[in-house]
Amino acid sequence: MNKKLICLSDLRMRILSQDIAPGTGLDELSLSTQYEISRTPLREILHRLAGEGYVEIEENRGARVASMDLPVMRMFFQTAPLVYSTVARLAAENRTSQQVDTLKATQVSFAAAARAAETADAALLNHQFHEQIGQMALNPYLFTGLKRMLIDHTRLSQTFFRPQSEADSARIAKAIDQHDAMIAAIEAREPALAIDLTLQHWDLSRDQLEKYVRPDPLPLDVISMKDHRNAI
Amino acid sequence: MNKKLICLSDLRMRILSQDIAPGTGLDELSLSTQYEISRTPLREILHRLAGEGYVEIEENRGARVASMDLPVMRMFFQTAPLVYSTVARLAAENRTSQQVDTLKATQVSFAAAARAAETADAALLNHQFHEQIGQMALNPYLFTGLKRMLIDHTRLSQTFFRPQSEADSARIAKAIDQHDAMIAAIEAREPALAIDLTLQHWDLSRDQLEKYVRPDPLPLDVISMKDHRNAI
DNA sequence: TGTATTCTACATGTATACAAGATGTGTATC
DNA sequence: GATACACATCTTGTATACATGTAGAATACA
Repeated sequence: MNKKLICLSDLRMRILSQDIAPGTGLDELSLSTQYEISRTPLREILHRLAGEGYVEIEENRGARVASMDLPVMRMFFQTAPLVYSTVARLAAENRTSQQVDTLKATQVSFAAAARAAETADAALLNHQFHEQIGQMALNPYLFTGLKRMLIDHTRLSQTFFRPQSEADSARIAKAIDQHDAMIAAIEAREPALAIDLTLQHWDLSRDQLEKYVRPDPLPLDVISMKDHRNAI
Repeated sequence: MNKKLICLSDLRMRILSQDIAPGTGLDELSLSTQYEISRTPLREILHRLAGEGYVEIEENRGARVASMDLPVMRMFFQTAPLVYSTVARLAAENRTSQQVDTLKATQVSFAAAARAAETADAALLNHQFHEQIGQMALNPYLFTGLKRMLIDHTRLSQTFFRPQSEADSARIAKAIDQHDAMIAAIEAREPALAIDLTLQHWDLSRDQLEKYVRPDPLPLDVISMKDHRNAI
């Protein structure tokens, strides 16, 4: 694999995993030295990432990682069920058996990473899973929207695959099962079922996402926290 | 305006108006000399157009104008009502008064061009009209899909604005009226009405589009045609 | 001390020379 | 005569030098 493609996919990955935070400026010179390519191909990569919605480019002022502001987040939660379920429906209608095999392989990797609490890998493989369903839909108009949606979804879902309680682990196990059910529905060419399962899957992650956007407030009673943590 | 932006918007226009046909290869050298810029910025333009869905780039094999193959056309007709109406609904909910003013201005230009049968201008201004509604929706996920949809829609609709009969002229007049009604619904913040009008607007153009995709068969009776045309 | 203006340094934008890959043609061999 | 391989040519990809524009710092003036 050549350096240019490595750079492209690595930047995608770092943005999705929030290793590079939304709004971060991307310096052409340092990135080009970092990936050992010259500025010309790097700039083309940045333009491509801009086209895909990963970064935003401003004339004479460089590239920034796409921000996630409040109005957009509102639209994200409002639009996700529609896009996801419509894509799932089309995937069930149009999938090829080869695509189903690919999806199953991704699911195996995803389940392993998710169960092992390999947070970044799990989130990325989850991303890949849903993107592959998007490819099955064979609908370029919805697919581009879906891909943009998945960028934000994956960035928001970093906490989802980092279990910190029994309940979290249970949610992850449930998500894995839902993926399996979705594969079955798509393979069986059952659009209605695929839609239904997708909406359930969305409901599961939505609560967790909203928690990330609006986390629990810090405890007002600082003394009690001190008691618990430092055991004075 | 600098040469780079001229090149970018001119290529967009030429692709939309089918001045450059789908599938046409785009030679970097000839384009760069044509627009009096060097290959470096031209390549960035091509990458950008690829991101927007106007062209497709293949590694080491250059850029081609995005093709319009049959499976995609199927999806176009299947998806258009959903995307257009959802966007219209969100536009009615989220529009600012400034955006309404811009839309009205575009509509004035569009109506003039359409009535004067300035085909290319009318199609392009129609494109702009619907893209502006997309901007009002404030939904990046649907907006990218809409923009891709409009690329194909505008390319298909070249015949729509080239009236060849009284019926054609009547359709154009009706389309202009529908635009006005849509503006009113959006301005009045009436999402349900905006959806309804948008679906009517779609129905109007759909028949014409299908005619372009599947034109009337050539007359089997060559003799009769000869009689009528050459008046022997 | 605060503000405005200019200058400097750095980042982005462009052109050109060079490298590498792809395609088509010609020749040689079976 | 056909097929395969090699070579030539053309197109795309990359590196680098140079130009242009932006932002920040320093200085001068109020």
